[in-house]
Amino acid sequence: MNLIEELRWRGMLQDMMPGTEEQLQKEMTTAYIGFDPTAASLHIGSLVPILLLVHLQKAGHKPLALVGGATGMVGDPSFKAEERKMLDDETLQTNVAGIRKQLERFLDFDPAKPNAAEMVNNYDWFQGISFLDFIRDTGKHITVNYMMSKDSVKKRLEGDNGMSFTEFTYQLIQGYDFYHLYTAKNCKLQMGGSDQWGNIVTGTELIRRKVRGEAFAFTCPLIKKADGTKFGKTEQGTVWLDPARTSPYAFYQFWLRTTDVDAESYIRIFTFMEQPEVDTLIAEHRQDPGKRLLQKRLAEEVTLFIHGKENYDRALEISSVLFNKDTASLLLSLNEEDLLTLTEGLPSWEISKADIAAGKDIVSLLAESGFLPSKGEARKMVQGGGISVNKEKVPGVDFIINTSSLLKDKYVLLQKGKNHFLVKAV
RNA sequence: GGGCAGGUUCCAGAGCGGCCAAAUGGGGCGGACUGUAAAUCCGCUGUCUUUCGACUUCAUAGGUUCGAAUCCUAUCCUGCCCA
Repeated sequence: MNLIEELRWRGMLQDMMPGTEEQLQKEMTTAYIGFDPTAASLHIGSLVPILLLVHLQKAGHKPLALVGGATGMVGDPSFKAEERKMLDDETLQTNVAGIRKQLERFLDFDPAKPNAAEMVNNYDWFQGISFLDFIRDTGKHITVNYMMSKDSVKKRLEGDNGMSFTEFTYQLIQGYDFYHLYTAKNCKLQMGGSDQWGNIVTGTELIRRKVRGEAFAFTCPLIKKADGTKFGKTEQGTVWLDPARTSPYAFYQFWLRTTDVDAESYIRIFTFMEQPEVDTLIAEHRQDPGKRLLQKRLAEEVTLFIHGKENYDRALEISSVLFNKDTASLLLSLNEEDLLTLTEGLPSWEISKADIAAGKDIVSLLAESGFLPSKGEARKMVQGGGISVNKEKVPGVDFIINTSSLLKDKYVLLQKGKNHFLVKAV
């Protein structure tokens, strides 16, 4: 199956420039996607671009991952309501390095292979270009009228916040990237999220006008949840790919909590499962959605891909302990080792054993441990019936934690809704 | 540079001298119901405080007033129109 067909059935194709499919069939094609270095780790939102590159490489083509050291300094205004904060040089460099490291895990960079993946950083070529050079050699080729007609820009022009010249320049900078890679690396294809379409097309236009070259592009639809809310956020915030920022357990849980409607499309997009298997699974799931077959498989596949078998197993184990029917008594029956597993997956906090022995009121504990932001908040939560200790609901604000609350003489499991938190007595 | 309209709590958006920590909607969080789903219903949603209450907020700085998000002055920022 060729790349385009593959992506099409997975629902990963939004727009495509004419001739793209032919180009991909004609020869091994080098293609790139840009990653925004807004943080030192990639997050779930970058997963789709990563997967596009992986699919591309699987289909025998050569992926380039561009980390936007230069574009990160400018900020993409596409469809955003307002200008984002500028990052300073140093953070930017740290972020670029962090992202590079992560990407290396998902793509094959083995230089012996003809279609080995490569990393590029647009800061490398932009740092040598002066402003005057740029506006003469590149700005010359694209009219402002053309740039303003982009939907991504229009939104900002119509909005209340205006758009700075810096941001307006963005599409030209990104367009130049494509031009540069086209001439320097024979890169003929750019991919990206559908919000990037405008920027990408500016690139192909630039290539056409500067060197009469032909370049191609396609985009992938932006992932949305069926209810229209943002994908990839939880109450804890962004779901990161870095296990130090989002534990594999939390990562697994994120996918497990996918709604039925979303799960059907996610399983196609975020896993590498083949079409027949996916079809069967979806059919089974519809028979008995209560079993959550789709969600379980989805969470499994994605966690395996990002964090590996060991972490997946652990996440699964933690989940079963925390979410099984009869967990209160199960919790008591756990051995030391199982509890240790829990500790690794959950956020935790340490308190001295003496303090526990003296009796600790629930409200202070919640606030001091940092599980809840303040005592006021903690009190409200307890009063609203939202807090459990060792899986038993806390009856009131005067509830006291003491030695008898300790599991294996060491742990207290706090819970707010579906979120768990571990207090360790030492 | 000139004119006009604005800057309110996470967002949108009321309020236009005391009844304002500030309507309403959205979002978020929690609860009930379920399948760790959706829909629905209920509660919470500035900080601290057991209640009373205290404190800090309505672009910024001053001022008028017993009392200001609301009036005045200056400053900064944004949008629109004119030059």
